[in-house]
Amino acid sequence: MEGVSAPSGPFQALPPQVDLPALEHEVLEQWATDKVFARTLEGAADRPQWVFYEGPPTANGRPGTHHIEARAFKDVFPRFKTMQGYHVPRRAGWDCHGLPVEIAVEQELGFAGKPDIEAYGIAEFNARCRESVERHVGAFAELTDRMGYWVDMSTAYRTMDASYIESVWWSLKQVFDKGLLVESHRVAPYCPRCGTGLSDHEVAQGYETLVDPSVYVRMPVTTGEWAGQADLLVWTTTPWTLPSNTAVAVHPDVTYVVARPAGDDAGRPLVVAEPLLTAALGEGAQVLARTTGRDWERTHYQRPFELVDFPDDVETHYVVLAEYVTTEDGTGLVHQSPAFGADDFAVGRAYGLPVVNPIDPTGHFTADVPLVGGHFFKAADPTLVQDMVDRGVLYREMRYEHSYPHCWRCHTPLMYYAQPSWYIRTSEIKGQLLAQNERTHWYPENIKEGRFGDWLNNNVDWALSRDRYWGTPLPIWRNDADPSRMVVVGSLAELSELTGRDLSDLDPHRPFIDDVTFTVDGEEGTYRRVRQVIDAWYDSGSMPFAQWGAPHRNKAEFEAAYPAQFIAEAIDQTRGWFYTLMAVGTLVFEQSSYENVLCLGHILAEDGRKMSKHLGNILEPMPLMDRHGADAVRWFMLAGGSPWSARRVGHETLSEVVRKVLLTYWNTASFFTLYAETNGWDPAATPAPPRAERPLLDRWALAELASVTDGVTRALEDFDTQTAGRLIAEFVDDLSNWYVRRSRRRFWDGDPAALGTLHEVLDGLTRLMAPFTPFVTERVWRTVVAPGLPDAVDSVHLATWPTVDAEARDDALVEQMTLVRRLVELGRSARTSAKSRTRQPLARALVAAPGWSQLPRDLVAEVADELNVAELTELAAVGSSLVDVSVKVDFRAVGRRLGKQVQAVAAAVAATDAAGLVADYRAGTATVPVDGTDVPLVEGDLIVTETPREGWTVASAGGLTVALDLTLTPELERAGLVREVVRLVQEARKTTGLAVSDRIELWWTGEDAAARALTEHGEQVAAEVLATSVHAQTAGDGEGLEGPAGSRIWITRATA
RNA sequence: GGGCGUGUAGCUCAGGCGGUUAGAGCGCAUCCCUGAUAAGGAUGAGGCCGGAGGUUCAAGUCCUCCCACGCCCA
Repeated sequence: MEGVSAPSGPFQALPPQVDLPALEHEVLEQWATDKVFARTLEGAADRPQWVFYEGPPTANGRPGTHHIEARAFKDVFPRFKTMQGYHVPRRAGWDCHGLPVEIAVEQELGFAGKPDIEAYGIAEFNARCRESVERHVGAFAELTDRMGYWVDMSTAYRTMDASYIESVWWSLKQVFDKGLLVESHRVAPYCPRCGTGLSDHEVAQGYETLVDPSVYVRMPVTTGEWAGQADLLVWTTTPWTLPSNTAVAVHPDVTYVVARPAGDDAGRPLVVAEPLLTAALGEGAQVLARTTGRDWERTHYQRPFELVDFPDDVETHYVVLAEYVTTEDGTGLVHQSPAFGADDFAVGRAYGLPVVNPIDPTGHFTADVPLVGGHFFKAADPTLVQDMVDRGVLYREMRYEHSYPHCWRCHTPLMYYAQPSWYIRTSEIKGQLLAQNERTHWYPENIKEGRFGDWLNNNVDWALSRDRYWGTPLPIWRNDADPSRMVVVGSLAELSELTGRDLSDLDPHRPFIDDVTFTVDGEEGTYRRVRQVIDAWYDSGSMPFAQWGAPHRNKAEFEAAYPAQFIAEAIDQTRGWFYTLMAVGTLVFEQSSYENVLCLGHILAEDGRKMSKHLGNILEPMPLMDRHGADAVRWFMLAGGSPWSARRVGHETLSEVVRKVLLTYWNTASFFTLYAETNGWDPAATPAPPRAERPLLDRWALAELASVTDGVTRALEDFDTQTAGRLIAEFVDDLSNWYVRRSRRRFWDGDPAALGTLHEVLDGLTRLMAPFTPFVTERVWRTVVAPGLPDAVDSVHLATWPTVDAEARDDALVEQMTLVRRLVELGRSARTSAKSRTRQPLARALVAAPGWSQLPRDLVAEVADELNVAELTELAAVGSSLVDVSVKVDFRAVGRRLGKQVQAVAAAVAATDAAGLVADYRAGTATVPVDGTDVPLVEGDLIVTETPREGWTVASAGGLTVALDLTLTPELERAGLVREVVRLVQEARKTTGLAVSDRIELWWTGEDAAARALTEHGEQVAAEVLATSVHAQTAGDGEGLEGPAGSRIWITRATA
């Protein structure tokens, strides 16, 4: 463009080519320099607050592409709400504690378990954990910044900070004071060799196939109707748990039978579930009685082994009811040993059964147990089985192959083992949780009653404590002389008071906190902290207050920002953060912490599987953004498919986003600036005329913008980025491929109506897109939108959300344009089927379409011009004798009105003469005979398709018809020739690198039709191609271009 | 084993309240248009809408069962 002198306006041309990732880095620098994010917050400080909580990512391991998903949603709505005029503070947070961090550090240090950690030193170990967290936080911060997620990381909360821990302590004290924090036993997977419990995650890694004995044991009934006359038949694959058998569970609603196996007339009959009768006792068993499980409750039996002492003061060894009992395998009677099974434990607790455990923490039976004392637990199986055989209590023994959890480190089979543990009795507040859930808006809705509702309905107490190191220490101090005396500490200040020394600067982590002890006047003994730390999920569930250090600090700020209007995470958080956030809020404040929650599906690799190192299908997030741009990745996450479905991400999909959405948008903006600059357009000096005076096409673009603005706003209010994105993408396409294409000439001419309209539309569109694609819209705002606005803010993210321009909205016009575009499609289709090039002008076309007669002349002209046809005539005007009519019913309309009669009406319509019926139909008097009565047809009941009889090329669809007259006159042929020459010259201009405004000289040679055409239309050609002079029948320099009909063309740039 | 979700063209995905020729984009083939475009348009090949029953005048859509995959829980 250099060297072209043009009138100067405020716009500078944007290049049509753009490197989006490079642009994004420039924009990032600009944001940093101009402190744009901070200004969006400062400027809104006095506005109504819209509260968003950032769920802290666990800072162990590097961030993956799936982290972009949740972070895109966490960004788009705050941006939207900010533009709408809310104050949306956004504070980042990091989840720092927990077993994953410990395991990562253990692996770094090559540790094999807790003894290694203890030997290394807890202080040193925790220091390594802290260091690991800080390292990983850096990687997350980098990702956050690069993707344009605006969240304040300078004030990020960290769950390992002392102020955070103090808030968590405070909340636990509230829970304790309500009597909901209690110590109890917990049955958990446990490795007897390593002496440590395993997390679920660890257990999942260690399943191995194992062959266990499968034994059916007789337990004689000792009370009730069948006392001494029947045996319970109990199945188990863990004989080693039988010495501690405490009860037998049956399902309350299953039918149980007392039956005698075929051919066994002497032995006592057996009790089994009816559905398992054949499986357990074989064919032909004789059924003596039949009753439901409920009726067996509290029937006592004789236990299989007398090796272990049970307390005398509680009843044991009777039948209990349990819903979890199935009739899939075994006998439908399940042996209960509360020390070794989570279900057993829960059932036992409901019945007040004791937890009897003859096995020590190393996995061996204690020495005082007869028969198997000192045996490793599984090694005791054969001895126990043989003993039962000898005593005749074993009904049957088989081998059973199944997958069983093993320690992933040492491959020892795990025990489910009761360990003392601290619980929050969330089951006590189940009703409150359900009520809070009822008030919560879930997106998608089905989570509320489905996955999450089920989880709440089956709520079990929260096992809060962990026998680990790197976590928030459980703030319970217990008197070593009287363990029933406990003090729960709510802050370091309280602890200082209790100990009488200033502990305000103490690191509240282990091991330092473990050394803090105190005494209470008048009491014996010393208060020492219990050794456990707490579940890291409780940390994150406390973030609404703990991020402020509340209530010790910032109490007012916390209260003003509780609860949140909005949170968003992936679906795996249903039982994670979504639950803990609601549970902690309800426990402490009797109110859930959030009102709206968006629950996202997972991001999968291109092959539809989870991304994993093992499969080698990982897409690293940073390289992905540097290849396609963060805007493209964000757009995909927000608008590429349903947010709550699992979605596949890949390079193809992303480059499609770039081409279809981002570059189309960019090019429209670039096109605008090209002609705004070339023509020196200045809206202040030459504003667009009032809307009513602008061409229909301009008014259409503005009407579409109004309608899209309305739709996008509504969709985002409903947290529906997919619909919003679809509306935007369609509008971008319409704008580029219809409005701009149809308006090109007016832009070349610098028409202020066209330039003004496009500027207005780009303004609105850029604001609508800003929350989705903050980078490219920022650049367009600064270089395309702002220069044309008086007093424009310097960032689109400081701009206001567009309101719907009610005056511009024109749904009738939108509808008419839709008709125009459909007719154009049909015309093109007809052209193609006749192999008639659009470049060849035709004399006329016929059109049949509902609403055609009301179409404004300007829009008719659009169709004619687009199809390159001189004249368009309504088909009806040709005369019905030349037209075929076909007709069918609109099932939707008729079906809704007449129900099942619709089929008969359709048949009757088909049987009636179409031409006559259509004439009556248009006069409003049409009826068809159905079952002897005449059924009237009203407007909208029929789809009428009219086609000319012959001599035309026709395309029709959906009641619309376009027919082309292909007759070519010499005049039309010459007009076609001229179009051909113009196109050739334009092509040549482009390929030789001429600027759009460069003038040229043109030479041509040709004979006959070509000569005549170029002579006749010389001026038109010159005007089209910006030729200052045309040298007819004169060869230029060189080869020139081969034109149509034997002509030849030469061009050179005109010297000014 | 249970709960929830998903299954539509080779690929990625749309398909308010059920309405009779199931759509779009990518990719492929042929052609067209083009002085913003990495674009646009037309035609074609490519679909038992996971399978089987059922409800209905009418089912991709509603119901039941089954299959596959995913997530969560056992």
